[in-house]
Amino acid sequence: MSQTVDRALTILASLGEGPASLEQAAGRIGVHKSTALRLLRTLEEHGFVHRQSDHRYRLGGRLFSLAQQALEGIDVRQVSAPYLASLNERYGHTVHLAVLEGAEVLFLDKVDARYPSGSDSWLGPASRIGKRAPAAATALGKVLLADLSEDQLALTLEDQEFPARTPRSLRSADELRAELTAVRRQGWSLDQGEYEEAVNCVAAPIQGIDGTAIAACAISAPVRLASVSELSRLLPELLCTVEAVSLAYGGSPTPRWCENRCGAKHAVRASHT
Amino acid sequence: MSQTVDRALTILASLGEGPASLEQAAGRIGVHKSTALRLLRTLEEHGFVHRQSDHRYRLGGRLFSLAQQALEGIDVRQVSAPYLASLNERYGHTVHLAVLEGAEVLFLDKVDARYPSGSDSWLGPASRIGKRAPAAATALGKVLLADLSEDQLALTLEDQEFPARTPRSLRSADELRAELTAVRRQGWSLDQGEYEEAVNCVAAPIQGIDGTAIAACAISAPVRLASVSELSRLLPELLCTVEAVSLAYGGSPTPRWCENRCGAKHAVRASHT
DNA sequence: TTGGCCATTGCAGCCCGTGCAACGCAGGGT
DNA sequence: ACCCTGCGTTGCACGGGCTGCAATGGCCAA
Repeated sequence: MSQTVDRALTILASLGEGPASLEQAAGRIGVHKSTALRLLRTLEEHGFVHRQSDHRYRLGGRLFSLAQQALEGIDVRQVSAPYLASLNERYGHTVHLAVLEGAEVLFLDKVDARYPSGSDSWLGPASRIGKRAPAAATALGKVLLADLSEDQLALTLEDQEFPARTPRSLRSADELRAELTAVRRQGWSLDQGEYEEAVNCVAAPIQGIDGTAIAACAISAPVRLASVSELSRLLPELLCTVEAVSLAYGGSPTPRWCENRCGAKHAVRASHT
Repeated sequence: MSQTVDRALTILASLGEGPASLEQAAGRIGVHKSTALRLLRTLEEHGFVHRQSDHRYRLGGRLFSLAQQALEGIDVRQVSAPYLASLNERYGHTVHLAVLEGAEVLFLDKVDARYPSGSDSWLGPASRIGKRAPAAATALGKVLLADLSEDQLALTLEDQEFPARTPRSLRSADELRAELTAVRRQGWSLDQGEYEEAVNCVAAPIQGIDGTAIAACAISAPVRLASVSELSRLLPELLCTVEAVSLAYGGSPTPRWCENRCGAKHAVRASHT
């Protein structure tokens, strides 16, 4: 929309791939050196890029502080942190917290698996805090999409691709809609190697004051360590956790009374719409 | 330098303080609504801001991923991580890794104290990853400033204030220079409640291939738990650590190097000095 | 239905961003 | 010592695109 800002942001993104000299930076986005210079200077004034002693530009500290500030501002993250840690503590699997952003999920928090991280148990690079992933391909995404109205969903899925990341990936909006219907009914979602072939996930929504899903929580594990049915066995715990977070977030600051009721909690949940 | 980009970045920074409607955002930076709209749209296209369902803007996921990407790209962070963890393991105090950026230190990594975090042992909010702090007021900063040439130092300190954060803060460039002389002689620096009144630190430089300080490592502890002399007792350990990191960092750039020489040729690790 | 509020759009004016070309400077080759 | 190449930086004239006003549209509440 705004050419100048567009270029500045492009140059900023390009620096994410590594430091660059003025000429390189200009080349990467296809503008004249002097143009790139002025953009970089402006970015530098604001601390978004930093000029190192060899005159090359790299991303600056302002980026870190802004990102950090933003993360701190997301209170669902604060609230849920201890619950995620507790889930991780009990079963050792990786736990994720994510929100929906357009047609992608954005990972807000992560507690790494507690088993020794051999190459087989590594969940891939796709789950670092701040990373994003196509919503339709993940348990987290599906549970968040399931909460959208039909209108919102249509808008969100507009122009979306359904690439075959793995053989089990959903390949069309229709497949996704069918899946979402099931997710709505049961209140949680499953990912059987649809995103990373060797990784299974279960996810459930965290609900805000008005009952809409504001975030989602997932347990992920390599198929080698937990089959889908084994993972499903953790469902009651997961549902308890998201319920506790939802309550804690929704107003009542009551900390983990979850454990009292967890035993009684089963997979049956009222469909929320 | 560039008005449009300047405004866009200002608006971005202002969103760091919390979500805002179009009108609020425009008001914060003093431009017309339509102008703010176009800037925000451009930022949104790039994912730096995100529009939530109530039409308000908040910082977007791109910010997180860029920041994360940049953090991963800083290899001194990777290299030193295990050493920092080990230091923390042995004495329980908070350990920091930081670099110099202008007249500020930028915290790259942090291992939190292992003692129960009562209000007395909390180091304050000033040390999160990505946060910055005035270099002259911290042990980390002093040890990094001490490595600059007189010219660089003069340039860096230009227009710098020396606010009295605490009664022991350095109040002028002259005081700082005197301190730096001592730091240079001894090879490490001390912060006796100059930044946070109740916190002491010791810091030492991590040196790159050419012997210049590329980062610094510090041990911090509340005065209640460790007096300056107690902290000084950890100096040998700290110096050992930074030496080990320096060697690990400077000696062999990447461990993969020997396994795959052809590929490594392309991995640009030019000595730009 | 009306009115108010806010996001959004169209548009004319002119500011300011753009790219060219020239300059300064450092490094390396002869 | 010289030149020469490569890169960052500066000055400048042109016109593209940014700006702010005003009008429109959509939503909510009274």
